[in-house]
Amino acid sequence: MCYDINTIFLKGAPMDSNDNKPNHSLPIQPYTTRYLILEKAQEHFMRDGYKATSTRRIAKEVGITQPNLYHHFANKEALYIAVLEMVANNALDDLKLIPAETDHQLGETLIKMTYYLRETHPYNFPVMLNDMKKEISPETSFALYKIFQKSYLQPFIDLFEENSAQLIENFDADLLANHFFLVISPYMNPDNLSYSKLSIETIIDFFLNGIKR
Amino acid sequence: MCYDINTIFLKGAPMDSNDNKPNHSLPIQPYTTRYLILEKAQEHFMRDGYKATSTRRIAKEVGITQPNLYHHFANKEALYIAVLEMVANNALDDLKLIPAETDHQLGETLIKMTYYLRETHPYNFPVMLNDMKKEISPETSFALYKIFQKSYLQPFIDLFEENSAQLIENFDADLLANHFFLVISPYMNPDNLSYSKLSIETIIDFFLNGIKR
DNA sequence: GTCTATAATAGGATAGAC
DNA sequence: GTCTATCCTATTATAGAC
Repeated sequence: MCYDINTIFLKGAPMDSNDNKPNHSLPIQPYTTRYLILEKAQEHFMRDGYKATSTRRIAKEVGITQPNLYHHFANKEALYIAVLEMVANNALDDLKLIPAETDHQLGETLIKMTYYLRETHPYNFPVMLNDMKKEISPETSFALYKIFQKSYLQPFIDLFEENSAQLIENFDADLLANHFFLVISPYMNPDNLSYSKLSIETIIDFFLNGIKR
Repeated sequence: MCYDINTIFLKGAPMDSNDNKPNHSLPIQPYTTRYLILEKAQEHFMRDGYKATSTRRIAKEVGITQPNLYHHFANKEALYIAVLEMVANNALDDLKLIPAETDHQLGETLIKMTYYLRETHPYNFPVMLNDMKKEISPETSFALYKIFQKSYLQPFIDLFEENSAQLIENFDADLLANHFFLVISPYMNPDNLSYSKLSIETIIDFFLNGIKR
């Protein structure tokens, strides 16, 4: 099972094994046009969603013409996929380090991981999840969701499994991590109506202990 | 404070006080073209969101021409507002009756209200919340959110207040209802990746009691 | 109230020169 | 690798006849 869809969708150089993130499929040289496009596309896609983001706008803000963008990426969808792989890989790299910082303490770790996401990935996750399913071609939709799952959910799955002794019996760590992510998603993005209505500490407390006294 | 924005945005007849829903601002005669447009628009807007829905498609499926739609509604945004008011009013009418059916028992009532929403309002709420904020003009965005809040959140706010004795101390019923709605939102819509991954009973149980044993 | 015709715009994508 | 020019399509919206 291989989720590296670069070879299908992305123009430009393939794997560079001399990269400092050898397991990742997207070695991006900083300050290249390709890199600048990816950065700007990330900003727009992750804030406004797939449909509301235009290639013209990205190109303009990067300082290139819109057709030039098509030299670096086959089409809009390929650019979206590249962005998602990039942010997912960044999330995975950082999230998996956090449990060790807190001795794998469940509550503390969840709070730290959630803060990390809100500070460094303040994306529109509810819309992003919708895009992956509804705006991307079905053939790549599944692969994209797998990438997302591996990067954003796996660290939480691992944490729940490590702390299974404290949790309800017969739980499924996958379902629990998925649920947790859905619960925090609307609170990650500054544009969302719910942002900062509850503190991260409160959200985690509700998640772990419920709202009953 | 008045959130009835029909008079500003909607063409056609104003209030008809001989309606069986006298408090509502939108008396809709069934089987009129206006009604058929609203029904079809609801289906598309609430499943695909504002941007992904086209007036052409709605008109075609209703069996009229696209310009004809502009006889009944001033523009796409006015149609969206009318749809949202309609579904919100329906939700309010039905949701507020449910607590009495279960003697205002907290857990039972939450389960029934959530089942009601998933069965009769299987909408794409995460996208709908995003649309209200990002795709609608700022002037009406706030009013729309107020309508949404009054219809979808108030029944939950009332329920939490009635059951405050069972709940954590110093809680804010508004915040709690808002949080509850965000938690169930991704599970209401059949297209969402999370749909039916957890049963409604489990979601409510997690919400009330947490996931710790 | 519904239609035809059409404007006006914006968006994704390609061809080909340099 | 970047540009200009351009195509094609989809979309919202308007004008005006019936």
